[in-house]
Amino acid sequence: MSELSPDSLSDRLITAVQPSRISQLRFERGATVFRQGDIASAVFVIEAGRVRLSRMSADGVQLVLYVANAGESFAEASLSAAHYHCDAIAETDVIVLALPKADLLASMTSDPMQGMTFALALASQVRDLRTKLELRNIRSATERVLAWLRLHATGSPSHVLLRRSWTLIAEELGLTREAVYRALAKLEQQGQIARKEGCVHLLKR
Amino acid sequence: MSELSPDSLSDRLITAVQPSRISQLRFERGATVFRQGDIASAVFVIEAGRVRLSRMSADGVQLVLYVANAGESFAEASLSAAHYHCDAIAETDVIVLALPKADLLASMTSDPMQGMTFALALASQVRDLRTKLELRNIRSATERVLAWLRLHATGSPSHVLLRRSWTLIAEELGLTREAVYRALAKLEQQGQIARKEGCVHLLKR
DNA sequence: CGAAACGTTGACCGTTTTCAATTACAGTGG
DNA sequence: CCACTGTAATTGAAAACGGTCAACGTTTCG
Repeated sequence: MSELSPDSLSDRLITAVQPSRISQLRFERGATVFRQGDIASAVFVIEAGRVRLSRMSADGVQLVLYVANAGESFAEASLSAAHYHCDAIAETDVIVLALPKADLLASMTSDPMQGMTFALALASQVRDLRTKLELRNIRSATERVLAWLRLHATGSPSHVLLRRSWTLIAEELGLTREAVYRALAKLEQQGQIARKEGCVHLLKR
Repeated sequence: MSELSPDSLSDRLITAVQPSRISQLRFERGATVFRQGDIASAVFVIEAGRVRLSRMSADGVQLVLYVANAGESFAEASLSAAHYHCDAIAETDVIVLALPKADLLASMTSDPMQGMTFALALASQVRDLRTKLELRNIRSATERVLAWLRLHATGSPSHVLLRRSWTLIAEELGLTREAVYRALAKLEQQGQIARKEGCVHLLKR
């Protein structure tokens, strides 16, 4: 999860390029960051807002591939492609950093350590995504929320510090916020968790 | 999706190591591939069967982090860790390739091209996983199946060749196979798709 | 100080899951 | 060569669960 292992991927990307080569761009809601077919010239990191990546399907329907939030990077795969393979549209007003592809590639090839660091950050991203996907395999909302809590629990007695609103967490869990609140209420009532402002304690059974 | 862009990650891993250094291992169902805390000495690629990655949560419950299937790799993140952070248990009889961590790291640092290739394969894996995750955000079973079909459609007229059983596809979609069959029946009846043994055609509307 | 987002709970309805049953087919072993 | 077992493909019916809508108090923020 991006909280447990803070998304070091965007950090790795940023530190791999000279600050002077990074451009900060602003887009209004609905604006185009890039289009499918444009020359792939940069990898992006979102400082604020969200960007929707989508593609036209073979039968002419726009498919959402991913919605990237603040702190995340996108279009990493453009490093190995001449053109972008999807559209990137600002879903909200957004501030992004554009990291020139050429600089990233140069940095990776010139310094093997740099390439490896980048690869390791990606590997950790892969692990996180797989875990998020596995969470979604849990059908029951209550069980899903409980598993999420366990995944994020630290310390002894084990507890979770909430860094984001439940609304956002619900989104990550693939549930509505209502379902999450109900799950929390149920878990608390069953004595599996205890909540107090910004912190959830997991109770041993 | 691993079908659209065939999981080149495992291929990249395998070709990065001298064949003589790769060991093929067999485990029976239920056997342990490695345990949390064991010295991280290899990255694995599954030739057949499935392996469950799980971890003990802080409150003493075993959490499934990921279930890796044939063709997939796992424990890539062990490249950057001294010890494995989870248990790997064979869910079925399984054949895996163990790629020594030392060899992989050596290959990546000695040849910058190698490291970059690996990073790019990981980036593409990240893209695939994000797309799978995004699919799960579609609540309606019918819409989800349709989106999956569009995502995998190729050619003109656009169609999808089925490489796996619907049962397996249902699993990837996070639905029961029954729900998928019903979705397919509905789509066919609505005239959105046409099926004939092993191939689904997407009909323009 | 309003507007917008968050937190919370209740009720209802639609969808999916579950459970069950059936057909088809591939591989196995006697 | 044929029962026999296991998986895949379907479809139906009932039950459970989460989504949606509604309502309301609270907090946040420009």
